[in-house]
Amino acid sequence: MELTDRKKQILKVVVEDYIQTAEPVGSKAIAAEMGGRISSATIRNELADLVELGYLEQPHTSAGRIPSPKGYRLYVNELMEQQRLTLAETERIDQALQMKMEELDRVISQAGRVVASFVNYPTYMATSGKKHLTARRFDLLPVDEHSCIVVMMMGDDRVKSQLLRLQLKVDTGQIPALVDMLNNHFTNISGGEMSRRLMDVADQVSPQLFLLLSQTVSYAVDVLEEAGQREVFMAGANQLLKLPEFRNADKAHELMSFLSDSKENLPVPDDGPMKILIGPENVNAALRDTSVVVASYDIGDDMRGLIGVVGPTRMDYAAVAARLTGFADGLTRLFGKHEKLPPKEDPQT
Amino acid sequence: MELTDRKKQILKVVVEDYIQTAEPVGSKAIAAEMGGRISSATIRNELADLVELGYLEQPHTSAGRIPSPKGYRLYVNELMEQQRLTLAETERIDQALQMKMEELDRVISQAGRVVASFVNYPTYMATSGKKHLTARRFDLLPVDEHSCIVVMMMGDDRVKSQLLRLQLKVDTGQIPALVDMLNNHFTNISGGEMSRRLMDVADQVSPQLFLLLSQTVSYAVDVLEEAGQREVFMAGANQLLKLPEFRNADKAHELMSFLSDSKENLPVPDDGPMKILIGPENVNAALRDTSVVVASYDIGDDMRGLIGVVGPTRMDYAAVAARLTGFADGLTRLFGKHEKLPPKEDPQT
DNA sequence: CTTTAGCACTCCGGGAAAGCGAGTGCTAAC
DNA sequence: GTTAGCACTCGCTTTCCCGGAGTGCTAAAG
Repeated sequence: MELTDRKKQILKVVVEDYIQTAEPVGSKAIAAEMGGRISSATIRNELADLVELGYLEQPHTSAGRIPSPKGYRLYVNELMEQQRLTLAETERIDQALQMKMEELDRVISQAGRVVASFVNYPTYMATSGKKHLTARRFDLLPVDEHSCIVVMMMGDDRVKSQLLRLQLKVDTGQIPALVDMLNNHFTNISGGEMSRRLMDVADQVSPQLFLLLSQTVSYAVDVLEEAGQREVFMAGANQLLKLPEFRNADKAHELMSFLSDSKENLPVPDDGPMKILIGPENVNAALRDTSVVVASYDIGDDMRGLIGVVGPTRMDYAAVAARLTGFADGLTRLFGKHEKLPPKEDPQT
Repeated sequence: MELTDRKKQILKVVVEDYIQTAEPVGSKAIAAEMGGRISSATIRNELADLVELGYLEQPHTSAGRIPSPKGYRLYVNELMEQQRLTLAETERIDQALQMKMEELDRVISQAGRVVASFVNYPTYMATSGKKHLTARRFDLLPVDEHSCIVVMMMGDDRVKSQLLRLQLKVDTGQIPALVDMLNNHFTNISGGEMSRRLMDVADQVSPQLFLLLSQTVSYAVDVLEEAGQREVFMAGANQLLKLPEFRNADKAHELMSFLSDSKENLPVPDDGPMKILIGPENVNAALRDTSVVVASYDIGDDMRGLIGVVGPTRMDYAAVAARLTGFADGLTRLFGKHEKLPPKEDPQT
């Protein structure tokens, strides 16, 4: 059965009022909010229906109403007005994203902190995709007879490098051959495969070179493994303590511990750019009475990034959704730019 | 005036009892703790003296005593027994530090998380030293006509690299000359100086090369700036909520916000390997009724790392100090090893 | 001079009781 | 279908009371 327009209108008022005040909303307040055109008694009749239908709840007999998860769901799906960011806010977001940073991780964690400060809820960030990262190109740059720089370009165009200390002197003249071998036999394969091939070529080169080769390969394996790992960043968890629903230290502690520990079981938007999970819609027990708004954005190169905001079920969905979309778009743009152009053009300080 | 041995003994019992229970300790409990050899009445007389002298405080007339900051100070300086870690714990620490990680930042933040889980207090980690980082060597590796890898070795032997997308095609043959110029004119100078020199050489090279040069230099400037920045990591802030003194959400929020925001004003051990700051000894207002135990360790290459633990004034100084020292030593060893040897030797998976 | 037992007193913390007030559901009239 | 009126419910805050832990003081004993 469809709700009448007026019922929806009332539901909307209840949700929005409750989002702001965190207190049960009474019939009188609703009547006032709606312009005083209908009396509180009428509202009460409607409220009773809405409770009956499961969209609202009553903490106790003589209290106002609060939205149920079902009520929030209807609100989010139909009633919520898409909030537009003010120009000033859009600018602040763009400005916040004007980071000149090299490392993907840094950019992401920094962005997470900014988002958290914008929405005033705990925010997590992660990346997804990128199952099989491989090396695409190797170089070795001799430094002196005891050390050598290894440079590796990965499948996603990122370049990693490190100084290797050599246990044995290596004849510089042989380096190019070694680089050839690396590029011919150790590119575009998985880390495990690399280790295996290393064994195969063991007897084809001199011991000194083999040592250098194996150092290089194990560096590559480590880097690929580390780069493939998905890392999760958390920011703004302390925001929770400002909320009335988390003034109870135990509740706050429980959720915060979950948030700072869990690397895996945070919600991801399985499809579409944004997903809203309300209370019990969360599979994860620790999130059962919180809501999560999570958006994804394009990092380029088959990878997607993830921004999620965790809050009480009465969180300001419209505001959070708008800001999250703003950031997601901004980040997509940021990474798109990186993709096409060099990171910076301006040579002056 | 020196305290009698018995007074010190009593003070010690009060501190250690209070550290455990967070409740004012009464004369009777002290008498029992001390073996029942002296009566509670005697203890009461002594307690009155200790209050008089400022080592203890009385929350209200008819309550037990709690240590004052001065009392904790005496305890830490003279009374506290140096706690030895059990073999099992030492092993757990060593095991936790068996990380094969490339990035210094990662190692540090990971270590911070481990420390936090060991001591059950919020823990911060940072690095100090390293004021003027410079580039020591450049390389450019052509990839194709639109891109090129820049490799830079810094003063501390770290190597950074990135793929540059070129706006203009560059003649590969001219790259070596460019690398020479970089190595001759842009090494061992500050980032600001680099930008200035870039202007000087503007008319000595072709526009294409200059563009590449300026991209390289601005990459270098960014990296040096980012690398020189001291970054602070926080872990385990949620541990606070378990403590009775932070069950009040406002207090907890205040401290947690301070901890997660402040990058600069966290205590550092100005000399020696470890420093303990008790309550009001903290210059920073936000830390006035907390204590901080901070240790430093050697990263090598003029840099020092920092582990700090923040807790209530009644924190378990002996336990924290022992574990912190254990970790600091472990980290010094870890970095010492990295310094001398290649990061890994074992080529098998 | 120090230690100890005894005792009246203080004050915190918890629990019960009371009053307040916001809000409801119901009835009857419009 | 809507509204005014009204009795009623129930959580929250305040007040009050009481138990108990712990003190300070006094006076006696070592």
